[in-house]
Amino acid sequence: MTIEMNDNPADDEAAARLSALGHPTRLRVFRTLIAAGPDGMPAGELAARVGVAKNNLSSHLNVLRQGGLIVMRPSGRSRIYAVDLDTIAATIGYLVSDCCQGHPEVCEALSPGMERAC
Amino acid sequence: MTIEMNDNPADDEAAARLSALGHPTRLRVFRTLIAAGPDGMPAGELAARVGVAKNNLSSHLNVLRQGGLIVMRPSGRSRIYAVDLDTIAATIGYLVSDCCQGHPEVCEALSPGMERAC
DNA sequence: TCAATTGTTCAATGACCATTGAAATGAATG
DNA sequence: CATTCATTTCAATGGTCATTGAACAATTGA
Repeated sequence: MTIEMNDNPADDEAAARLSALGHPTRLRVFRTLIAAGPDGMPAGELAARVGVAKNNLSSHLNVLRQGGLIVMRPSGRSRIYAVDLDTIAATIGYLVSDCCQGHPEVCEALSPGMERAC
Repeated sequence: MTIEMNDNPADDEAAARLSALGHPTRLRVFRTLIAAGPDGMPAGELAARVGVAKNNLSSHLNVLRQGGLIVMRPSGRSRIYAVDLDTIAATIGYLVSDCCQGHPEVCEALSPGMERAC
């Protein structure tokens, strides 16, 4: 009879990040920033590209930032946002972790998707 | 002056999948199924392991299934759920796609997280 | 200093979501 | 055929989230 853990902090953290990405606007923001690379992009340009109101974008950026998925640095009167690569790597890792202890075929099946991307 | 696309079906689809994973209970369910491998696991055992009411689990399973992240097959009076590997691979791929056209350092930064998992 | 630019915060609204208990389905067993 | 078992569906509840307009900083340049 094993003890039941029905509350795991690591799950909550990873779920919060995935939930942050689980919104059309935020996903577009994130992918736009991924494509922009480490230099990032100011909020205004981001709003124009994604096609969303500035105040609305601002709250979405806060969600992504609180999840640790993006970082911000001020530059003049702009604020430049960029992806945090470590966080997204860790999140993906957590999502599929434990898939290879006993079931290596799972990770093999995942490879094509990754190769297509990178 | 480029045309603004502020509604992309691909984004909506991927966001729906990430949103499905962006809930602590559903994330635990998904990872439990990943660990279970292709054979999957009946709903009852899943409910016991994750520590959630059966009717509640049922609705969460529906969300994951509508996102295409898991599949179900009946077996006797049980219903056995298992992960759909193609979907999760495609979702991860979409998440980080376009990161290497001009910014290969992004994908290089992602690799360690994947290796840790697999 | 005045005004324009760049973003954020706030409050309010409506919409969506998770959870619960009770009832219902559907398959196996006696 | 009635019963048990495994799971789902339903309705109702409270809670959280996205969006909008208006007001508020903070920075730059005339």
